[in-house]
Amino acid sequence: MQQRGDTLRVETDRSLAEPARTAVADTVARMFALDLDLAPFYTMLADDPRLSWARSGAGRLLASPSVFEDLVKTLCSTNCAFSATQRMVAALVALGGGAFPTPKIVLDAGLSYLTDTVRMGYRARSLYELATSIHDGAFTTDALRAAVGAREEEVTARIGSLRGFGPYSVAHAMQLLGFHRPLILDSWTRPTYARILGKKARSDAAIRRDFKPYGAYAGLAFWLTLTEDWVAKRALA
DNA sequence: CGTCCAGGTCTAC
DNA sequence: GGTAGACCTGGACGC
Repeated sequence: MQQRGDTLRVETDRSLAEPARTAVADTVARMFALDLDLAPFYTMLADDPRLSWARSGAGRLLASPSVFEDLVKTLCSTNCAFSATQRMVAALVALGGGAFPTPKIVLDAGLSYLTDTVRMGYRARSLYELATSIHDGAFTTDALRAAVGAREEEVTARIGSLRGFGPYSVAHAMQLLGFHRPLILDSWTRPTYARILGKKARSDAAIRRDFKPYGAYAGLAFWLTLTEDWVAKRALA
């Protein structure tokens, strides 16, 4: 994939016929949240001293090809160093033969594969239960997207009911599903935000208060505040 | 070598 | 409703 001006080009290693062609285009569009209209958010930022820079097009969080993949990656980011997250995800991709495994592939591999080979520790049970729920139809993933009209309250409850998904994981997953209100509060975002403010620490309640004015975009505003320097570096590159 | 803990969550009080 | 303790793993760190 590469950007050329205001278009995104997708190249595949072999030519695709319909309906695969459309499927790839749809998937990529979802990954980049191309259907997301951020105009209301940008309007909100017009005179914002800290975030007006974002109006030039920031705020589209890169998602995975599937909701399942986003949920699993989120699960793999809990209570461990980022290097461990990368290692677990790489091991899952190996299971998938170079692509992220489907729920069925995970189930066929079995719980012991997840603990002994992927070395996911106690997270293995959460992944196994998620794969089971999706595979048997108890949990439908695509209906969770904001873009298809899902309701925020309901999606929050659905994801929160999954084993291994607490406040952090739910907020993280919600952002990727197109719900930008919840704040991702974890051991990286908390101290990073405090540092930006020039403080030693700031309570979760205070952080929520700080971003309350952004309403439905509070979580996105929080994330952009934390990652402004990432964007600046890329723009210079 | 042992301890601590990282982009948390669950359970049992 | 709020809060210790346990939980897999593997780097980082102190000794």
